Amino acid sequence: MTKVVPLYDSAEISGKRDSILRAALQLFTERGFHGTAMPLVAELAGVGAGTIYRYFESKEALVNTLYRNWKEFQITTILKDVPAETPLREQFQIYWHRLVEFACEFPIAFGFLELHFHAPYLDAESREVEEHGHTALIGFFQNCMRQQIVKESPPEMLGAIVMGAYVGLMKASRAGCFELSKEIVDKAEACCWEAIRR
Amino acid sequence: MTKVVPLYDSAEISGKRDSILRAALQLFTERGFHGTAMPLVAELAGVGAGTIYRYFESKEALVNTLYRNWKEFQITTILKDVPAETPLREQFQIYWHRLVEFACEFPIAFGFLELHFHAPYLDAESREVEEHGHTALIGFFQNCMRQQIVKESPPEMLGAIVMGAYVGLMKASRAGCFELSKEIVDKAEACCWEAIRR
DNA sequence: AGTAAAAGAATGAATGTTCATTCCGCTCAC
DNA sequence: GTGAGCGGAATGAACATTCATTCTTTTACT
Repeated sequence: MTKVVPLYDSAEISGKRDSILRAALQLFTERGFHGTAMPLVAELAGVGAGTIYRYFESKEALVNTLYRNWKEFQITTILKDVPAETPLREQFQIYWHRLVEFACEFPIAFGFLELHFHAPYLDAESREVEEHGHTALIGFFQNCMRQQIVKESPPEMLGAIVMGAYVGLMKASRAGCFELSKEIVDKAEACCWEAIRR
Repeated sequence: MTKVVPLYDSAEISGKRDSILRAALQLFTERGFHGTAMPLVAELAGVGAGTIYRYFESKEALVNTLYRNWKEFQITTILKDVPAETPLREQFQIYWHRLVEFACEFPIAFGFLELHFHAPYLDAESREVEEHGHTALIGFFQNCMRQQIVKESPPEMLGAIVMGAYVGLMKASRAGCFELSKEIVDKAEACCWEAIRR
């Protein structure tokens, strides 16, 4: 009466679900949600069109799964392992470099998250994840305010400026305007801090 | 043999073309290019579906016309009437306030230009207009560099940071994060200048 | 262990819908 | 009366999704 260990679990080993997610990430980023046909996703994933619907209820469910997965991954990647007692100026540096690293290591995911930010087909759960990231961001700048090391402004404004600059920088470098060398990244970090510091 | 003055020129007086452009601007901004059905544009414009094709060759032609018109208008609005001899610090202030004014006065057009920036269905002529704006931006920061009043960095990087911060700020305020009071706008301008000044 | 039956996964042609675009009859300014 | 301008039903293509079928893996039984 030996326990039967399944030799084949399609969801984990064959990787069809992952293929679909990978293909969808690329196509949604390149062509947008409405601009991407499901059979095209299937083709790029190397599966039948019907197979997608074994793993995802609908096109919307697919884009939401993708959004949640990557947004959650991004947030935890950025925030992990920074002790609360780290000086805030140093925290800013750490977060900045992690943001840049994320965009460089996962450029398509970065583009995807950017393109689908606040899209009307994102569901309540996706918005909640989005909200969570925003709360963390604002919290950080509130801490900075409390220590009086940044300008006296709404933390939302400081966050918008810094994150806007970050996104602008990543997009420009991806468009080929300049090389994202370590020097440039550090310089940009300094710019952003000087933008908000008291 | 009196010159016949047309009493009725549909393109100029009846305003159907303008209605279509207005409706398309709103819908493309809210729902994206592929997410917007032409009959819906017709309905919102208050014209028959076929009428759109009397004024625009195709959906793509419509979105490109819209993009070009607004981008050109934005660029000339921002750049007009600033004498070359104006101190660059002052020019920066002027351009900043005009950018903000544009986004406040034409929020939907601002969202449209943002959403369709670099979209794959923009044609060569639209890209040229885009390029023209970019050139002007980079030129300004090159001037700043020459006068050594900004950090020694690629002008593209400085431009990306400032424009990114601008877009981030406008989006955040539109999302309801804070009120875009004169005080906030001025403060943000100061932040951006301090980000790049030497 | 070997084999036949059952279960589960995958498929892609078929379905019904929605879309961009066309076309034809109607209206009205002249 | 007539022709330019218009509307909106008609058209064919493209889409998201379904489902009958095939193929693969697991189970049951000898």
